[in-house]
Amino acid sequence: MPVDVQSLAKRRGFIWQSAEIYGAMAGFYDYGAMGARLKRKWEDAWLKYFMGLNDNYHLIDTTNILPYAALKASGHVDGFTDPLVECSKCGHAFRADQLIEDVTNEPAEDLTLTDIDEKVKELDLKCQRCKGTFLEARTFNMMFPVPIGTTGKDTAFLRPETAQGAYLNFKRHFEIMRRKLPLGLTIIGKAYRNEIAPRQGVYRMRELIQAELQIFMDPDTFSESLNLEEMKGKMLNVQLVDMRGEGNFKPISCDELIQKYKFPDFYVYHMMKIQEFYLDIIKLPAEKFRFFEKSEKERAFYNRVHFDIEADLHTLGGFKEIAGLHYRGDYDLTKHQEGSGEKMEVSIDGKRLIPHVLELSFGVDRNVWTLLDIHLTEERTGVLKLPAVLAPYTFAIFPLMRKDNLIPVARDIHQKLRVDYDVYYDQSGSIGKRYARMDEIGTPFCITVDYDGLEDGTVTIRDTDTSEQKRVKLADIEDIARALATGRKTFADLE
RNA sequence: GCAGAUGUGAUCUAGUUGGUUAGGAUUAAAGCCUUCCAAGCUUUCUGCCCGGGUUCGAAUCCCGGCGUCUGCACCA
Repeated sequence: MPVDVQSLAKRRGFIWQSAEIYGAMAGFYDYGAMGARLKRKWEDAWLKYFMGLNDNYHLIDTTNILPYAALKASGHVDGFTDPLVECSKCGHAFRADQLIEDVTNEPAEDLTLTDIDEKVKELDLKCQRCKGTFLEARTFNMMFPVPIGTTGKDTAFLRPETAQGAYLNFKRHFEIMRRKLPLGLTIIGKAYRNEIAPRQGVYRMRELIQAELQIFMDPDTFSESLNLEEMKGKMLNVQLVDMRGEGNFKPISCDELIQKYKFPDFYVYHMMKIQEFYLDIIKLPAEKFRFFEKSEKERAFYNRVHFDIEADLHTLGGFKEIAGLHYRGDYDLTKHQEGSGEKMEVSIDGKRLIPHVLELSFGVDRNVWTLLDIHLTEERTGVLKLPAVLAPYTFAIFPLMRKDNLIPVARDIHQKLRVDYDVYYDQSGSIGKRYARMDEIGTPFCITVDYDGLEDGTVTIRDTDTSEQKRVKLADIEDIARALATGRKTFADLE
């Protein structure tokens, strides 16, 4: 029986559509009891790893609503839009640039609204449905507008990316953190995009969670703060633009990417760190992970170097973007300097500069989905083989049977471990059924109190990945739990 | 957003030339049994996406909405 990720995600409490009792809205999702735990664990692992790269990287939290002026300056008010023309008769709206391109066969992407109105007249364009005439062109912005106050005159938007919060706060944090570069600002939070056609589950959402690290740095000296030696001999799974169509990726050494392909060494260093995160912490199989270079056309114009980080997901039919590494130059701070009139220039050792930004941007929902997609196997009745640090529950405690002499011992272990760890207690149904439940939600270790153990003071620990069991001393259980939960020991290390 | 397909308990599904109390499997809960991998037995809970229409009668036909899937378009 094949294991369906989607229905397991619902049935076992991971993730499903928001407001489903009212028929749901496309592009909005809720996390349930297991999903919220899994998401939190992913975020914790992500924070621990990437904040650990430098002492001067800090977690901040900024508003979901941003003023018009900030998003005007960032380019989102103008750039995050599509021009539309609406039929005066049937009210149907069309993409104006496409209507024009269809007739002229010339790119119409950069036309202003006035240009479009002229072109529509000139080419005598009519509604494709009812042949009605078009009203004046207007823009459809992908940002959700938010009216503020009683008059709603102060317009604002839900943020389309968390990154802006870091840029807006850069200057103050530079001061607070004693004027040092690199300075990293991390935000984990919601972003909102009014997608025209959200589809493919959590892959394209209207309300999404981002985990982003914005590193403000001097490109001339940034590398000095990094241990570039770590890149020695390291290979990265890379698909360069000119390698398209030649398989999924090619392992290329960090050295070659820097020397031959001329990517900045600090950029390649962070590629290496990201790969390490996915392979070592998230435990993605190497063949399901790659960096996918975006061509000049595909990437935003302000990105000087842009690779997507992709995972091979069978539920979505192949390699899909789950994160991005963007070298944005000084575009963002320069824009906010122009927009706000606040100086973004800083002075370090007599050198004045507007810091450049290296952005590490992760889609949290996509990453949580990736965990389910990659780690859910069809073994037995479906086993979610999560690393211990990511599992919603780390331990489950069972009495072998619902019997008076077994229950108090199991309860006692539960009480002890739940203080420090996420522990699931279960005594209903057969032992096999209880193991199967834990298999499905990815609890890596099940501790069972049995009759033999009552006599010699032991319990069994079962490894979910293999369903193998080992017998350990009850007196050692807290030490063993600590080692397993932190990942300092694996099941194989147990005697 | 366009076109086509589609929507039945928590999950998966049977049932639609309109006709009795919409059937099954799994899950879940309670109990019995059980000395380790969804065993068995008994009992129990939950359903025709929403709103109109046609009809003596609608899960079934029609219209609209919402959701989902596929293709196209979109993805700063």
